[in-house]
Amino acid sequence: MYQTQKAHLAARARIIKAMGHPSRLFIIEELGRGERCVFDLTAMIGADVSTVSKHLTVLKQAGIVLDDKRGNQVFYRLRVPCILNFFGCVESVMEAQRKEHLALAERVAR
Amino acid sequence: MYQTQKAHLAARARIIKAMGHPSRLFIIEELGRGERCVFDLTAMIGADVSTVSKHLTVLKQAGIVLDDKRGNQVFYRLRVPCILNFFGCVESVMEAQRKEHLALAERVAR
DNA sequence: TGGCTTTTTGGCTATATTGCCAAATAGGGG
DNA sequence: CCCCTATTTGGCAATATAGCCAAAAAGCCA
Repeated sequence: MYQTQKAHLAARARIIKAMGHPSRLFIIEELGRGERCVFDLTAMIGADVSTVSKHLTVLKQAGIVLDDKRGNQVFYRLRVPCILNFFGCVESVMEAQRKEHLALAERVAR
Repeated sequence: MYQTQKAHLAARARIIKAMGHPSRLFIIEELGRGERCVFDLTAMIGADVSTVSKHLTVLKQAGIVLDDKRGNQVFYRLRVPCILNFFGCVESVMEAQRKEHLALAERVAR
């Protein structure tokens, strides 16, 4: 039941896991607006360049982004733009949580 | 640029991270077919019950599943079924990778 | 109550991830 | 060639995650 799908699920998990970090989510969103070089992303995130570079490597190895070296800069872009739709659902989970907390708060208040 | 969104991105990341594990992906898909108790999920996955229980806790804390105790069993179900659509995009990343590997293989063959 | 089933919790080890610094690599332009 | 900028790599410490076992908790039923 699980064993037969395990390899496939592991492949999926690798991709999803690569998105499960605030900085990497930021990068994905930013690349949704167009390609960016490491230097610019680093400035926006405010972490060490090496850290951002490693985040980009994670996204690249997961197949989420592509890199393109031009001169002494490396530009990254999304490989599959639909990644962005992805977030609608995540938001609805967060929305459901907000509603529940509100409902709970009201119940406590009564 | 990033700092202002950081909390929101971290909240998103928590949810996505919770999905980034093969067993948890399996659970999500299985719950897409209907509610399941811990015991049944454990049988399907083939890990220790305590391990599966912990995976379910992760999903629950992320707001992805809800639990419902009936008798001495606990039934889990998806809180937001759209989670399943989610995977279409992940598949397209995998599809893009497959195509690229094929193209690469052809290039090498020539 | 005692025994059985189901689930969660605590504790432990092994492994993975994150982030920084320092150093290496690579490209461009005097 | 040397210097400057951009990026990656190596290494390290701190923290987080995953999985198992053993034990606790909770419900049912006789």
